[in-house]
Amino acid sequence: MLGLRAVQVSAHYTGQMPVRSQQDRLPTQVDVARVAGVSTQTVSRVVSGQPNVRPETIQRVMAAVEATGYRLHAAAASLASGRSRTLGVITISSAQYSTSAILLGVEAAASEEGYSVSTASVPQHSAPASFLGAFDRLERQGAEGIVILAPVGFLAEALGTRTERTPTVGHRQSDGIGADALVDQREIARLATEHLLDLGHRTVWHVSGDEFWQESNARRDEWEAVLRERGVTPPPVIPADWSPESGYRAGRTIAAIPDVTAVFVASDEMAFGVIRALHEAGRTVPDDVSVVSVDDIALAAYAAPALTTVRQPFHEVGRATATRVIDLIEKREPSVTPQLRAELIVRASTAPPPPLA
Amino acid sequence: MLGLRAVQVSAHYTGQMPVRSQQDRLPTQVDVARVAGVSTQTVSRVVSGQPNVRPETIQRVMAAVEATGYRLHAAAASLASGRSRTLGVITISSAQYSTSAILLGVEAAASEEGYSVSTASVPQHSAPASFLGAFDRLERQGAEGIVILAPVGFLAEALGTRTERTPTVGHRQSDGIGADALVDQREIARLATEHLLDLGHRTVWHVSGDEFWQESNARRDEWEAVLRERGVTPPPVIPADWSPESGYRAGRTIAAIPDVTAVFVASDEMAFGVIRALHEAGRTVPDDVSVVSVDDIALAAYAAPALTTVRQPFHEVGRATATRVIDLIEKREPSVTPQLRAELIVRASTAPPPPLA
DNA sequence: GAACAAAATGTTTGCGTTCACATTATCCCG
DNA sequence: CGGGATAATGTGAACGCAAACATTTTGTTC
Repeated sequence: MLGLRAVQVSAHYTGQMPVRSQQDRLPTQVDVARVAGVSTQTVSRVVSGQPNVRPETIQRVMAAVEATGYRLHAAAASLASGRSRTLGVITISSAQYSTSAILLGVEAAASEEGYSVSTASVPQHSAPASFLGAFDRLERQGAEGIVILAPVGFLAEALGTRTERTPTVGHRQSDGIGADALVDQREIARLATEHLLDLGHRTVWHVSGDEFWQESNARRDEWEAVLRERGVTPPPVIPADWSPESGYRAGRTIAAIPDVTAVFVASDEMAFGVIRALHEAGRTVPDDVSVVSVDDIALAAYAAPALTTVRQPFHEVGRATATRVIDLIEKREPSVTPQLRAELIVRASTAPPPPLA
Repeated sequence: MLGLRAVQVSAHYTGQMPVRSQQDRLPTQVDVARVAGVSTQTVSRVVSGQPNVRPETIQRVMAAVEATGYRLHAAAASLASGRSRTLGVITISSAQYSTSAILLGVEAAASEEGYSVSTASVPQHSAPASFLGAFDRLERQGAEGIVILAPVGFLAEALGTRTERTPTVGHRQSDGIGADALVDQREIARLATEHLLDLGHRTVWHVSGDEFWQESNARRDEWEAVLRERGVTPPPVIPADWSPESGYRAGRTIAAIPDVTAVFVASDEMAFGVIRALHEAGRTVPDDVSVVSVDDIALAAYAAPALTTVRQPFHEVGRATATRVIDLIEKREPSVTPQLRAELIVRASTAPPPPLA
């Protein structure tokens, strides 16, 4: 849906908007101050919600604000105060459900805290230099903190000392800081793998996500660990890159292997591809092969068959991430976020293995 | 995929970064000027790429920039010049493929033109007031132009005179301006409906998108028009709201009607729901019922059956939209965008009607 | 109601940059 | 090689606001 037509939204309308002075200059605090009969400083106090202003004065100033149509000039405020209350977000330029959902969460939390967000996207699989470019752009643009929604492992070094100046939050697995705030990737893999094993499958194959993402490795490692715990030697990983296409290719690979009965696919999007490939090869899901994936995207419940998947609370992840950067910016104690838990949603893509296997 | 752990990216690293002065003040043009032995104005000229500076001077200044680690302070520049080179984007807070894809296009075009983008999202089905809030926030934040990725029809009035001050581009159907730039929604509906009719279906049912979106109405109108052209009375519209869930509900409604053989669903996401409901009711797609939808999202090809759909070039739509706002901002002649065309992608969800119908 | 504290308001200054204009260096032509 | 044009650079001032500090008003206490 959603097909745009570029069109200027109704420019002809002259209702009861504040009458601005002849010249096209926007009203400033000086104008408001004059109208309200106070000093600009008082206006500043009122509009920025500072204490110690008489209620009556507040009213008078607000009225003057209305009358003049005044709006705070963020750039000027930023220059004067040294604070921009802006968050930067770096994303990969590919329309993935997870990224957009997290971004929405970031925005929600940011705006609740009075921050605005600027985004910059870099092409997938860019060199670190691209990220640095985006980082610099956002920093120049005044971002006080930066959220990186991209594989960040290989960036840490390149980012170097920049992160001292501007608090930056990514999504690495290692390092202790804030690790309690977000989703445990290993648990995701454990939930998925154990579900399959508990169903009676002898082993579980794995289609991994893009190798540059820390998540991919974490999930692979844990999948492997769970298998070993149960005394089974992990089969080789089938590498993919998060895209449905790569899932499809992985699915073909799997279809070529006769005795596969269970697959842990690292994302729902890839699972669609895997299942398609399996079907084309005459293997039905879940009768012949069970598939469990990760994310619980909006379409997961409407796949055929409906996907059994490990749900990640993306919106909350976004919120928590934003909150964390803001904590860092304002040097306050990290707010304790309740541990965000992944949750196994059992639907129709998993079942006990076929009897003959 | 993508599960974040909030973690400060490597803060310990003291490589060959420029040594900053004792105090933690960021270097300014004054610092650069001192090092380069020129005036701050010259520094300004160099960093903003103005002409009439000797090549040798440029080099000297650039070297000083490197040495000091100077970065342009966008807020200060914005204050002094009255230009922010920032675009604002208002989106609906729901992770739809189309919106994210368009957003990516907006970002790409914006950054090519040297603009940065700030986003603000409002809850779905918000009152106009929410949009105004977002609009004001972005304007205050310095946005010189605004892109609205949301149903804008009912906003035009509320927006009122604001759009004079800040060029705003939405996606209305009506109004002539820029209408040639983007995707013709009626053509989408025509492509879809005629495809079904040409396959031999006697009539085509329609599951519409959210009623607040202009696209929904445009597609409905054209679907109706095409049917009438062919001399068939349009059946009642099955209303939905873009979500897979609403598609599912619509699908159940349809399944309850015996003689339906063809459905034009206003988005791929809804089509997933429709098909699922149909299957549950024992109707197979495309043998019993053909389904054609709109968008060609990444997963469309991996649905079961693969979706026949009308593809919209979202990325290009985003680019064109951004370019249009920038044209407006810079008061230059609208760049001629090649008409963006929707394209029917025939896959497996459509077929001739069953013989007995 | 004097004396003091606290609240409310005002004044000055500077944030980092660009603009408009003034000045100086350089080039070109006769 | 002088002189007029143009290129290259420099010099205030101003952008709109908030920080720091100064001042006035209000409230409170005995």
